[in-house]
Amino acid sequence: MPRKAGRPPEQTRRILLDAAATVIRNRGITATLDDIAREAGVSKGGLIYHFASKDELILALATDLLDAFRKAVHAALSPDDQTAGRLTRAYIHACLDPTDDEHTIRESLTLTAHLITSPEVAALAHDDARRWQAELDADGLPADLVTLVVAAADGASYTPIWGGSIHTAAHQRLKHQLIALTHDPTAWKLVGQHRTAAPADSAGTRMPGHRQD
Amino acid sequence: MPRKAGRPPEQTRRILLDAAATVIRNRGITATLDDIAREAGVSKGGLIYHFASKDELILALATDLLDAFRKAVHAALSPDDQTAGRLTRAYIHACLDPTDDEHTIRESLTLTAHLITSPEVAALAHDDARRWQAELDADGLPADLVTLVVAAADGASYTPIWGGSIHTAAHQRLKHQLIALTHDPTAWKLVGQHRTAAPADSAGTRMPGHRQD
DNA sequence: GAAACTGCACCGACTGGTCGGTTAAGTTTT
DNA sequence: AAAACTTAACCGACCAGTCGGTGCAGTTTC
Repeated sequence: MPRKAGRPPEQTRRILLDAAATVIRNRGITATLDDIAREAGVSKGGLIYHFASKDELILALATDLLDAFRKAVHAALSPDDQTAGRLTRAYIHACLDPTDDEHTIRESLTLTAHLITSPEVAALAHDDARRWQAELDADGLPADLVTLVVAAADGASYTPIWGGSIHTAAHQRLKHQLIALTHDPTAWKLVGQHRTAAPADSAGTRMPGHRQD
Repeated sequence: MPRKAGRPPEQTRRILLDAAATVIRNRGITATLDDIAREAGVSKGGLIYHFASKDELILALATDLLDAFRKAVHAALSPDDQTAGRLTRAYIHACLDPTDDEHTIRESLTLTAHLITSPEVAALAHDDARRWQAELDADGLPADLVTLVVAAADGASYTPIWGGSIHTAAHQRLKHQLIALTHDPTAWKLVGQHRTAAPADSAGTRMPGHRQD
């Protein structure tokens, strides 16, 4: 039964995590505990009270990031879409939907990049990736299609690192095209698979009930 | 009229850059100049003689990395392929071909990720990305196709970060499928584009003369 | 040809400052 | 009162960059 002094500890931890994210995305992983504490409006001692070490803070931050993305995907799940590939579509949206905070993607990417240094964090990321793999595999789409679509969504979401933006018309078109692919896998003629040829105009067959696109 | 004593400086710089890449991919961007110098078999003073500061070393390293990738792509250019999309295909190969050193991709990615911290390096990366954009745009393929294919190649090449591997059968299949797409853009029914429908069996129309796939 | 000289490449001890983490002394809430 | 929380001062380790110096290759002068 935790007592409270001033602010509830959960809230302080949240503030500290957000501050850490902000500072690290600006100053890199070499950002000081002092910097982070200052950004959070807390003393370094206070920070250490909540996160015993910098490593622990980083680990918590990584967990938080992975969690946030998972939540974003689930928030993007369209309730009235029950067809195969609905999770994949949500994944695409989470990767490529323009957010209100236009820096969010770039920030979390820079962060993620730095986080990989630590073995524990890397292990965390690997576990998370395996979980996505399993979940997306069970989404009812051809495996090779999922590989392509997810790779494209991932790759596109990284573009802010290279100075690009997700808000581009080109990227939004890419998003719609990827989603269209998940709705009609036959639009993509899989190489090296033995299938009867699909009618040429099947691309026009869009599924109803999915998000605004 | 430069005199020579000891080793030619170019060679030492090369050794130092390689050592820096090795150490940084293992210990992260926080790797010590001492660490790097030791790895190179050179004293710290010697290192500083060639690279005035750590930042300068990192910048040189980034330039080197970008250069190496560009060279890899040009090395992957098939000489007897003059059809549209040949640069894009080379790009795909550079991203997804298994190399002899199976760690190379993961290493350079970790490195790249760290490098983004520095503004100068970021500017370098952005310029490089713009250059790729321009070159790939002039490759004779539909713009949206290039966006998709390059995003997928990029995204797939990042998988080692998430604990995956490029050597997977799935990824090699993806590679072949991406290349097939560049050979026959009509295999991919572009969404939101007004085109006359292509014959359904056009997927079978493969161009001759391209690499073993 | 050999002594004197020049300058490049490199060395490693040292330093000034930085940063992760500790501690003792509070303050606030229950 | 006592747990929960916060703080400022402090410590010790570490590290980027400095600096005086060494050795060697080639040049000049005699």
